[in-house]
Amino acid sequence: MTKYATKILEIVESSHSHMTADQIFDALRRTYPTVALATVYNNLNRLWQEEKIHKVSVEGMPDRYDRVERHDHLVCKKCGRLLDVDLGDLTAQLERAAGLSILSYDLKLIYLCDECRSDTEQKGM
Amino acid sequence: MTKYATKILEIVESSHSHMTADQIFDALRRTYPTVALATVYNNLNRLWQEEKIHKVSVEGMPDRYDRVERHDHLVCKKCGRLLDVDLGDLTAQLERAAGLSILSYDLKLIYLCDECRSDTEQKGM
DNA sequence: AATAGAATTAGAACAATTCTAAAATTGGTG
DNA sequence: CACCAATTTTAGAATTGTTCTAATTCTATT
Repeated sequence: MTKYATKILEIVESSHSHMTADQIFDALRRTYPTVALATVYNNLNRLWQEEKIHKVSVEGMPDRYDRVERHDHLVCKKCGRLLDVDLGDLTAQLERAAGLSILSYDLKLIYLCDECRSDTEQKGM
Repeated sequence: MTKYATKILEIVESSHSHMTADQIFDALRRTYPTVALATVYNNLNRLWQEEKIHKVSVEGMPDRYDRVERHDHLVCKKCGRLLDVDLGDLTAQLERAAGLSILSYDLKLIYLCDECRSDTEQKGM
């Protein structure tokens, strides 16, 4: 673990805000002002392969990074906002229902966040 | 619905293979050899907004398109291969567990496809 | 046939990410 | 410490997937 990898892991784990590579780059530059964006991508990929961080993908948006402890997500259908939610470990149930063994799963609950809901109501939709 | 939109919808619905925009472009060109890629993106976006097709996003891969009837997915952790699986409609359970109301959900079971599993075993992993 | 509105086109532009090759850093070993 | 090899970082170019733009074509209506 190099100093950059260490700090990047720290940033990803301490922020629960699902940052993009670019946001992590900005945050990292506050500590190491000369770091290159490629270093961020290198280390994010390495940490991801080593399963030290998670990647969250929502259609049409840049990948976001997340701590690795199991939990699920709420995704706003309108604005893509991402929030944590934890429904507990459903692996056993899912395996039973699917009739095969899985490594893990990725569960996103699609909803309308408060902000988007009030936008929608305003416009009488 | 224009002729392109109609044909694109037909391609997406008839193939259960989760095609990328590019693959849909190729397929469409077999019927309309002069069609432009932008037309494919325009129509895919339109159909998606009208909720006539689904978009499936896996980290690091181009978006893939899918029929809209509810079903879940198996995603191979190694190669990203996507297969359909249907665990039934879990909306009610998930809402109960999460304590809020949702529009829908996106469930991916992560596994190793047969091919990747035998690769893995060969290398003694 | 004239017109307006929508759809399509080609290609440029853009954003996110990966690649490349060179330079810097790190960790042993003699 | 001095050397070497391996790893990491760097800057910038390249690639990929997608969107944008403005001109053109198509369609439907008068």
